Amino acid sequence: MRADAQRNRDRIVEVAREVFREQGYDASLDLVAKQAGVGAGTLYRHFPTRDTLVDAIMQSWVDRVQEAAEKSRAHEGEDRERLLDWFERYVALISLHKGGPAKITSAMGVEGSPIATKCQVLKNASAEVLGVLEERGALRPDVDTVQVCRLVGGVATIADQSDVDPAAVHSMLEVIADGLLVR
Amino acid sequence: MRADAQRNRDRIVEVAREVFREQGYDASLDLVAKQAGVGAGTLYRHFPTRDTLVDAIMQSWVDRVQEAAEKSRAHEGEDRERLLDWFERYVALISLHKGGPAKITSAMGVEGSPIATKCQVLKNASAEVLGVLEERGALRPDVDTVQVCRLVGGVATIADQSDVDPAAVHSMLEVIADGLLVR
DNA sequence: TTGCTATCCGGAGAGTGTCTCCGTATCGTC
DNA sequence: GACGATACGGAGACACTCTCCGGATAGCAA
Repeated sequence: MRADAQRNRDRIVEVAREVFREQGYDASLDLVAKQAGVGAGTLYRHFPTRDTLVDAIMQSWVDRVQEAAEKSRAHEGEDRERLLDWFERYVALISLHKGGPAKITSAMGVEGSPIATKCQVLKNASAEVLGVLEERGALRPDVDTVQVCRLVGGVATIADQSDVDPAAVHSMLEVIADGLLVR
Repeated sequence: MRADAQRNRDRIVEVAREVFREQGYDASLDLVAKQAGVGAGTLYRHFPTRDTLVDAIMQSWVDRVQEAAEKSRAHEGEDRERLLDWFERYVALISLHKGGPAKITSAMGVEGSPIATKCQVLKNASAEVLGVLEERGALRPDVDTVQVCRLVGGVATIADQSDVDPAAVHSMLEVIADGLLVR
């Protein structure tokens, strides 16, 4: 890639991250192009669809996911608290941008999605945390990772779309945790 | 209201119901107007926003909700099956139109929403079903109706946005049910 | 440094959707 | 039949997406 092309690409991603954080994933792409000081054509050449741009933005986010899973695995305390800790982190991670929960959770388990790699990162992280609980025999036998991601993602989606009280979110996550753990 | 106005209004609702069923709630309103044989102005005069039109469409749907709740209350069997029966009906009811689950669940508990009346109908129906279980002491003490609607609505939203297997949906509803029932 | 070409840029503009405005038509009443 | 009140409709302003192509430029070779 030519140096100027790389420069423009980086600049677009940087601006888009800011604009999307402020206005959500539905923000005008022409606005992103304008703020980045490039023409619309340049933006669309680098990122043919909105999703490919979103994917590029999320690159740095992957590291955070790994880190969060690591912390949850190392979490001291009861199984229930450990699981809830991960759920909270999971919701926070996918809720960084408005519209994120819906976008990510919808793509979960759908192959060929432009953000499939990001979903995979989340699934793997979740599987790690769930794996620890499973080893300890704390989890019900038929628990599927994707399903858990969808359940928690569903809560995050609703919370994202209407402003739900954090305490209410926690309480919903508790219901899911209790439904997953052996009694 | 003048007779011709009433005629046009009815016609718009009728056409919109069909178009929305086929194309989802994002369908072009100008298309609806055209298919209804009226100008865009006429449509927007009767329904200033998309939501007010959606609200009008859902009028007949209210009856179905009442009926479904009645059936679930009369459901023979264990508490868990009774609850799951309602969850399944609930998901089906809000998933009649593409985009419905997100729209309805987002508005749940948000006052002033254009579809608040529809949410209330759903909440009341859910409260009735949950009330029966509560009387029997089958429910955990701190269960909130809106929260349950959000949890189940979250599952429906995800299922609606990516094509999730009905069996997987059922399984997620089981997790929620188990999280809500006393153990 | 100069010249050449593959590569990239920018923005005009077509296509589509939302929503408003206002001249015109129709209804319902007297 | 006449006359307000009410409703209609579609042109058009505005916003967003995405494409196309003439022009600019980077990077390389001599």
